[in-house]
Amino acid sequence: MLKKVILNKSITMGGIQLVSSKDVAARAGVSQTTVSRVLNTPELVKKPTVDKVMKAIEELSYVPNGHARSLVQNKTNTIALISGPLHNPFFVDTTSAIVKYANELGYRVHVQFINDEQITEAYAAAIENKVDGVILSCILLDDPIFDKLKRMQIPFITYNRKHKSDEWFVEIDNYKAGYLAAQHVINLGHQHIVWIGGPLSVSTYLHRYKGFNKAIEDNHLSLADSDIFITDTSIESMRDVFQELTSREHVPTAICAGSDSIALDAIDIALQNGLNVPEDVSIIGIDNVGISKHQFIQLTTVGSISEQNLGLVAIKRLIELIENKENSCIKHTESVKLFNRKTVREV
Amino acid sequence: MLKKVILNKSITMGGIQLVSSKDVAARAGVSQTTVSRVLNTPELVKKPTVDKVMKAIEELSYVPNGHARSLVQNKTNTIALISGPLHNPFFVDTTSAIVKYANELGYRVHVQFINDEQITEAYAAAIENKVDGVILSCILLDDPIFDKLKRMQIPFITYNRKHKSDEWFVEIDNYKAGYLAAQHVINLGHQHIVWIGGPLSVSTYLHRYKGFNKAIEDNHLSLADSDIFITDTSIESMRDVFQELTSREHVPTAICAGSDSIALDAIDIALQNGLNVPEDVSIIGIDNVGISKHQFIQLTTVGSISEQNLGLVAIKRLIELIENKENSCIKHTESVKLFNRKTVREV
DNA sequence: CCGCAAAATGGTTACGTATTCATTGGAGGG
DNA sequence: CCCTCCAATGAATACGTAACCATTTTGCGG
Repeated sequence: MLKKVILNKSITMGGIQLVSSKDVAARAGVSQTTVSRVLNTPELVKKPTVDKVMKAIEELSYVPNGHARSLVQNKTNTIALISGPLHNPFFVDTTSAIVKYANELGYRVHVQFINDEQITEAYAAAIENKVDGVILSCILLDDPIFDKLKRMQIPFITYNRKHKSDEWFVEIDNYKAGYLAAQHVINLGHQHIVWIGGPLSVSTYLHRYKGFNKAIEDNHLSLADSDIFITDTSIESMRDVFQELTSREHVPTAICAGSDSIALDAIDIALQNGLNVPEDVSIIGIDNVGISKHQFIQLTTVGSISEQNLGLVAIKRLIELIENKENSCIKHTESVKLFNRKTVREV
Repeated sequence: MLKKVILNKSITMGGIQLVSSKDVAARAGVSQTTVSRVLNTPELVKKPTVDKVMKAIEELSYVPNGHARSLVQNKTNTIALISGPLHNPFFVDTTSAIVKYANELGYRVHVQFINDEQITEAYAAAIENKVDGVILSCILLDDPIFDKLKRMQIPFITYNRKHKSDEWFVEIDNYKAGYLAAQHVINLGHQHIVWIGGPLSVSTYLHRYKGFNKAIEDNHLSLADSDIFITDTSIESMRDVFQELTSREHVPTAICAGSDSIALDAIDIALQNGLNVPEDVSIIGIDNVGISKHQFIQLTTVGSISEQNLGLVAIKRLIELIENKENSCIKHTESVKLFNRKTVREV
């Protein structure tokens, strides 16, 4: 039987300083258990002992190892955020709010910015580290990930989009948003209106489009198939759309965009093509993202009445779930209204 | 001596399914060691065994526990990103690039968006989880954090800003940027120029301001103390600045902003105050953030010649450090040039 | 001054993985 | 047919922490 050799870990090994609670314990002349107590339940430790330990911690510049803690507690204080790309200003607003709020409550957030195709890998990467919860936007109506998440028993919530099962989501009233957007441009006299939206496999775009369509119907306007553009929301597709539009004899007078991001891209390309907004073409978005208020932009749009950030709403609910302050299924839909600014005008 | 009781962990405990490599091993009829080998060095395992194990993994929907792995390997595949707030478009660009690149190389990124005051807590939260590296922007010229990071032996890099020690940074040539910005407005005939920048305890603002000052001197222009605004970069301060400016008898004809973010805020407030840009006042920024190109904005600014994203440059270098492909101290300064757009005009 | 409860502290183990070392089995050469 | 060597697998351990249970110390009433 070999004799066990005890290494003094406070000695630099391989250039990397490893200090564990055992080292602190040795230095302070107490047990590792006591060190742990000093950090977690100091009220159970006599003051002189606390001081000794704190001194040792200071001297060794000890930092507890979160991984070890996560392992034993099966609690990571980490949330995975799977967001859409930041070139979409909607996700700028939500990411900012989510990370800030979670951090304030002591959660680390590890983020991924993905496109729809990458969701499976993203999800795999996310749960490998046994996070306490997952907050995600990029989910399709008919996404197998949803059931996997449910089976995993990890608290999760989708924001902005939802799954066809109609569970665990935070959204705005997308149908009404689409309706209001269309109704607004119709009220201002537009007759030839174009829809530019994202894939209908996404709840957000689908319901907004349906609402848009209903408003067109209710007002007895006609809508040609060629006036519906279902794009992948990339800036290149937007360029293609405008190439198509500007080559027509009658350019439409108004564009309803499926989101503010699409609207902003459309404006950018319109201006590049020499079309002024709103003089030559009116453009309305949906989401009321932060930057839409900028004086340079003044985007007319539809958004949540409360002007609450959807990401913030979602992260609050998620953390309630994690901390068991809430356990019923979350189904949150914000009412919407028009934000009348400068990118739509009367004809 | 008590007999050890073996729990079958594949049974649901407390509503949460815990599956470990031991469970997989039991199910496949092999040892835990073999399961580990199948996942990490499958070439050392006979094919039939690999198949058995993979089948068990599938059936139990086993996911390896990253925390346990990190603990034993002392490698986390995680990077901490301490960024400035996302309402600053510069950090939108960098965060996006950093997270995307790191994810592609298999690193998780946990992010924090902070203001300068919060750096100490942010740093503590970051290293508690023994990350492989830290990438941070919000560092002051004279920040004690810097030495702590060095002592910690964790690879790290600062982007945008640097520490007074002139080590481990990625930046643009801020001095020249300030100079070019000033020179440009001077070339267009402006005589009364105002500087609006952030705190001089930040390398970026300090050097940009110095460059600006030098250009003023070189052109024999005068500069009153009241024409220098050193703000905390908040939108409220910007409002105060404009309150001051518009109350003057002679409103300056040009504003050199310490960053694009400041410039964009300035434009916003200027327009709110009924000042048109550039008709009533010219405004130039520094950074050349992505959104500055937007047709609605067309911000005149100074930025990196290569137009490479600073965050991307930084994360690439950081990962080289982590993977030992690089070990000399990183000191990266990008050359700059003027991006002449629409927010500055001749007088 | 004793005894006993409560406070304070310590010893041991589990968490889930990768690694190190030990063991088994089979192929191939003499 | 035996010995050697290598491929394949397994057993035991370490990583750093919190939790559980055990032990020691303190305080206090009688």
